[in-house]
Amino acid sequence: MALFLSTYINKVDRKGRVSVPASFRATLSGEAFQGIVLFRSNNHVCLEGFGQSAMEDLSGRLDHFDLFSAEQDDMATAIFGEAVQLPFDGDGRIILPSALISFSGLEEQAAFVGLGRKFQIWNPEEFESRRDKARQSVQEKGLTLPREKAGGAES
Amino acid sequence: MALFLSTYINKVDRKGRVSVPASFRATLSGEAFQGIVLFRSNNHVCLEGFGQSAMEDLSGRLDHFDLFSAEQDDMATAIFGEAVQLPFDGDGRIILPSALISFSGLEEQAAFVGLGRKFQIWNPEEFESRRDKARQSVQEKGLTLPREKAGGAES
DNA sequence: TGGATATCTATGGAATAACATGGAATTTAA
DNA sequence: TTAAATTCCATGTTATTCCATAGATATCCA
Repeated sequence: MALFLSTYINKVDRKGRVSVPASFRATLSGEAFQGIVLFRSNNHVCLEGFGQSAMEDLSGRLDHFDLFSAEQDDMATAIFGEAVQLPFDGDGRIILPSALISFSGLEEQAAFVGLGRKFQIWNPEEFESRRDKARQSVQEKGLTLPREKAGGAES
Repeated sequence: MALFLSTYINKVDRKGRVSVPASFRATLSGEAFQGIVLFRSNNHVCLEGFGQSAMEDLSGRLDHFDLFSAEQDDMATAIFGEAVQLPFDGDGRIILPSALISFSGLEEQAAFVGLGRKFQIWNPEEFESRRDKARQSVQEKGLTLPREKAGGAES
């Protein structure tokens, strides 16, 4: 199981503790670092979550920018400068830093939204409207997935 | 056997359990993950089902988008955020989440409709009218199958 | 061909395990 | 010593596994 799928809503206690959905933990079970990496989304009022190794991929993508370019610098600052590494406790929970809680408008509950290679954490109510917009956008724009590769005889 | 074929009607018990038709399970027997992936159809009041590897195809295609682009985000939210991974129990059953049951109007029974690479799950009665319409449409429009590959991209 | 037997499937219920969650206890740092 | 953070434990709920049965299908042998 290598992908983050589906949406789970878990409770945030007053210490900021929250269980990471078991299936997400299963997705990360092969990782060296047992925990997640979180940072603030640049596009939404939510948090972006990755496994440790996915962060290394991200770093690899950034390398395609000129190392001293303004863009590279901005991206690196926005992503790595903000990122927080949160280990699982013995019961599969993490502790959300209060700065991230307030940024993303979390209160009693947190919605973990699987997006394949990454996931997001939302205030459940705000996520509902976000989800509706996403559905709408996909339909209206007629977004479809590009065909596999180019060379490709598709299966 | 690599395709989902034919239609089977099975019972949904009050826990939401339902047997996946044996022939569908046979189609999936080669998959690493023994189970199915389900999400809501965009076009009908039914559920769309795939094997795990089909989801990985999807994920691979999404990788062609910029990781933080609006399009990638919309599609990932609409597809992966909605998807549910359901493992077979020892007897080849899955448990349908109540949200999907109500979305697709399932009650006592579920119709598993094979559509080749994917399948759908319908309320049997609604499927009948759907099937009638599909037949009618094929007849009226004289729809035919395009040849394999041919320059012609289909929809 | 017919009948009997065995196998596979779907289904229901019950036992078991896993998960999320709250609070307390222990450790670490200031 | 106080505050904060981490670990540990207890609990209710949910999900998963196990077992039993009945019907259907396929197989085998006479």
